[in-house]
Amino acid sequence: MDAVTGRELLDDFKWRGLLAQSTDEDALIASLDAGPVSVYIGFDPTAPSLHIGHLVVLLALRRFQLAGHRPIALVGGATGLVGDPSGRNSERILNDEEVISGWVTGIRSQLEAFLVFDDSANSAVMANNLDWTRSLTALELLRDIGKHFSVNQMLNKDSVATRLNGGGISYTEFSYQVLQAMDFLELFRREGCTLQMGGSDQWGNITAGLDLIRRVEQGSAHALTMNLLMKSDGTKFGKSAGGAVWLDPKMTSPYAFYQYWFNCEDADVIAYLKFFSFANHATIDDLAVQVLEHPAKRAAQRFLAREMTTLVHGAEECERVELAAAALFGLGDLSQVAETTLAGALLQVPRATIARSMELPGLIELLAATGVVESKSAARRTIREGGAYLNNVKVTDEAFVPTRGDLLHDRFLVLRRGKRDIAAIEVS
RNA sequence: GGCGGGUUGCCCGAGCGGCCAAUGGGAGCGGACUGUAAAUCCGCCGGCUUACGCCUUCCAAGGUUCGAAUCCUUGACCCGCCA
Repeated sequence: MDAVTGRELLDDFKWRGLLAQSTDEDALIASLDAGPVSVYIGFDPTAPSLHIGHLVVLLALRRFQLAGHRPIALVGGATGLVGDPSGRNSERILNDEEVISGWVTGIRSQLEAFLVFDDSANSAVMANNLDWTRSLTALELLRDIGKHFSVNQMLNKDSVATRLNGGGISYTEFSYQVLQAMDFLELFRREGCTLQMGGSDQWGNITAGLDLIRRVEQGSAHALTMNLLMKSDGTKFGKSAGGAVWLDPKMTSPYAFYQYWFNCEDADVIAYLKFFSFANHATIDDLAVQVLEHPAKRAAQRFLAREMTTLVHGAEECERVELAAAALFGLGDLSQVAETTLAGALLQVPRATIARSMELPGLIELLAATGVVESKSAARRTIREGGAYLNNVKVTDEAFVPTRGDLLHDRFLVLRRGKRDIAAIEVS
């Protein structure tokens, strides 16, 4: 582990396509080789959970820890209240303080799962920038910090410049870079942190911190940014039909999470593996060959889905989800699937329950009840288009009503919309 | 502060007072072809007890009219020019 040199670490980042920009590379490598570097990345609470878009930089923190460095995960309890203008062309809507502090708690525990906290020299550290901004007065901010910032430079930052040419920017968001620069300075002082990483849109905010450290402490620190992942067709990564793919199992089920990765296109899967996987170069190169030679086997997709699901949800959950997929997609005839297997599989997909005492409703009702379609109109449409299945058998009659005889093991109905959207009805 | 322009469905964007649930593009969804892939072709794309029927939509609230996304008034927000 300690055998990983700064050069090797950066070369790996380059090979993976992660490295976007860094401050002087030789100096950065020299500092990495001089001993464990304390490196930080900030995560603002903009939602109740992190999503897979956050994973790239979060895993970078983990890569640094594996290489012997000391990761600091910072939750933006303060910056989240203000709103980062980077990468946005319109002002954010401010959320209530209580809401944000709830998000901070959730995100904090998510971050902890990816890093190692122990007694070692490179144990991870959690920080919250609210700790050093809460008691800061406006006058202190203006006199002690603000004096070191040139508005001319602030206006030149990409995040601000684009907004000045477009939808405008509030003083609140304009000040964001000051807060983030303060964070870097604060961590430099408290934790000896000399490296900040982030997505490529964070370059301006990070360098603002470098300047501040130089001016106030005459210190030197480094910046490293990572590429934002794009799909091969140029669309944004990480969105599925239901919106973002979340790490919180209550927001994106482990089953859906696995399926997201598993369904990734051939043209993207190797880039994803490089971005997200901890597999070594030889393994990934080998998977690339397999995609070319036996694309239908989806070896790379399966590898990726398995690694990501295990990482985020654990090995046991991953296995359950894989068994579910095998049961639901494997055999044409669902009645051949054993009851316990089927019951376990259906636990993973969206489902609705109806009382045994009730008459079975029509297929339209059932589809809508599980949420695989948004409305009864949509359910009708799906049936009309030939995209509705009951127990893997296509149903084309809009008025179709299942009977008791359709129940698998006397309790389940497996509904499907299109090729891969599966849901379940349980009679109990 | 003054003058002018704007606010349309997930996004961009058209829209003559009736023929507007609203052109077009993108995204999304279904089908065919495949491999739970891509590309391509076809179809769908507000809701409802599927109804050439009804209901809720075109920033908000009022108004004019037999009838308004389209006209008027007020308000909110955005953009531009001038001070």
